[in-house]
Amino acid sequence: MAKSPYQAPLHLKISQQIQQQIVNGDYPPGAKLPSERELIAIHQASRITIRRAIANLVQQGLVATYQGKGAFVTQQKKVTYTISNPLTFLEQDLQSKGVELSLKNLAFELVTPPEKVQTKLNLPANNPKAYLQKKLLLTNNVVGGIDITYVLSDIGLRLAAELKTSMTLSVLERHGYQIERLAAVIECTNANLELSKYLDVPLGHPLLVYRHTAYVDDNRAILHGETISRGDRFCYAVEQHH
Amino acid sequence: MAKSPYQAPLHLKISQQIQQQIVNGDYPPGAKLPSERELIAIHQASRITIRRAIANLVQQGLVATYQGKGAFVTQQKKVTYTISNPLTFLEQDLQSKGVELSLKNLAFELVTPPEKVQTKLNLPANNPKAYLQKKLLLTNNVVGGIDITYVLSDIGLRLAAELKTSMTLSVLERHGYQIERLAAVIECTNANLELSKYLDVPLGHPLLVYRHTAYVDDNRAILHGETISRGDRFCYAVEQHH
DNA sequence: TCACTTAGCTTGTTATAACAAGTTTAGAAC
DNA sequence: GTTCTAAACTTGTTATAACAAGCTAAGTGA
Repeated sequence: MAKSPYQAPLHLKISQQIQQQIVNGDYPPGAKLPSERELIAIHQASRITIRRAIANLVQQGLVATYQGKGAFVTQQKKVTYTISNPLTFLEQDLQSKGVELSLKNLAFELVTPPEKVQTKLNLPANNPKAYLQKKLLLTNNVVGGIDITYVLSDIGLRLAAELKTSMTLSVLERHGYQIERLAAVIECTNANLELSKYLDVPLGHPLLVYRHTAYVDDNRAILHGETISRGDRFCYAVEQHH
Repeated sequence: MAKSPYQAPLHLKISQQIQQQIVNGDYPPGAKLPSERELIAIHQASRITIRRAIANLVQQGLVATYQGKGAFVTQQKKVTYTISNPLTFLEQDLQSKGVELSLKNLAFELVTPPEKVQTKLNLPANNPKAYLQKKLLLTNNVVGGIDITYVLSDIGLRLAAELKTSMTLSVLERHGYQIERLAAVIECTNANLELSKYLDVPLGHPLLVYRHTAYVDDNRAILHGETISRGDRFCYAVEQHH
């Protein structure tokens, strides 16, 4: 018996058709897509199928939906954070690009960090405490990321006030902590519930994680943290030489 | 009138409950979750709600589903690509970590590249041709990424055979093209239909993009390409110094 | 024993239906 | 005109239902 040919699911066909219209410019960035009701009429499909088609586009980052308002084509414009040698700080880097960076302190407290962080910071086993700070990063007054950093407790205590309003590394440098080396890993995750609330993105939204450890002169780690930013709004630039 | 308290949707409650069980180790990495039918019985919810709950977990990368088989807890283990100065190549870097890298050529043809690539490669306006190559990257015989590169046509023509079996930059170096500078941007996207098929991931899966341009001695660009890898399997390491 | 078929599991797709919860707008009341 | 209200839109949640498609294992027949 002849095998029936592969049939792409209807929701996929529809989402591809809409995607083509977006690419063609029928729906330019910022434009509103037809409402579900209209799409049902246009494509002669049930609501569940239309919703799935739109969900496909949302997952690809092409469209964002707002309850009560509609579905809108997203505009892609990413802020680049240049990872340079020698090291420059996020603030200066963004300022030179005309991006205004501001911070909002969410939490600042003395905690017992997770084991991995204890190891990286080489904390004493009998009293492994460090300051945990969470702050929102706003670029041009829009939430773009969150910074979660553990700092050695004596430093955190001394610089508490300033840490709440400035980027951590800059504050340390200003107070004489010469950062010799910054080891980092860039990876990609998906927003969990907590992050999706902070960053105002749907669950599962792609995020860029810049997980870094800062070392001073004698190879001593003084902080370890993660800068988690919206994958649709940020990227990192690097240069390699021979 | 008192506003009724916020009620999280049922699908969210259920997915969080399952997530907690995963974190607790009730379902270790690789384990199979209860089937939809069982989850319906457990949580007393309709199938559409259970499916949405599982979809939440899939979007967060915690779970993967397979038709006819079930839903399984994913295991996270990422291969790190170290971005180093001076430049080393992917092959050597991975080899030193005990990861076996192999390639599968998908396409190799002379094309007219998109305008952005034309500009980067400084192609002549009257005949803007370049070789487009697509190859799958397999780490330990598992598909991990895809490399899409445009090379200047004379180079592509001359090194065609070798380009199909080795990483592009290594081949160029072996044939005397000294890469002076490699400018790259790391960003995060979501799998579109084409990529989801190649990389065997669901639509919208997070991907890491390493978009790079290679320059030789006199600041002449000789290739521009993207290495797109599965965000759940790869990350990039960078170091910054003072 | 071995190969094949089939029944019964799994997830995937799609329809219909109803209500909840935000947003906008038109209209009524002042 | 201004303000409030309600209707009419929008997307979000959830239930029930049926069939498609992929996988597994039990069982049948040789």
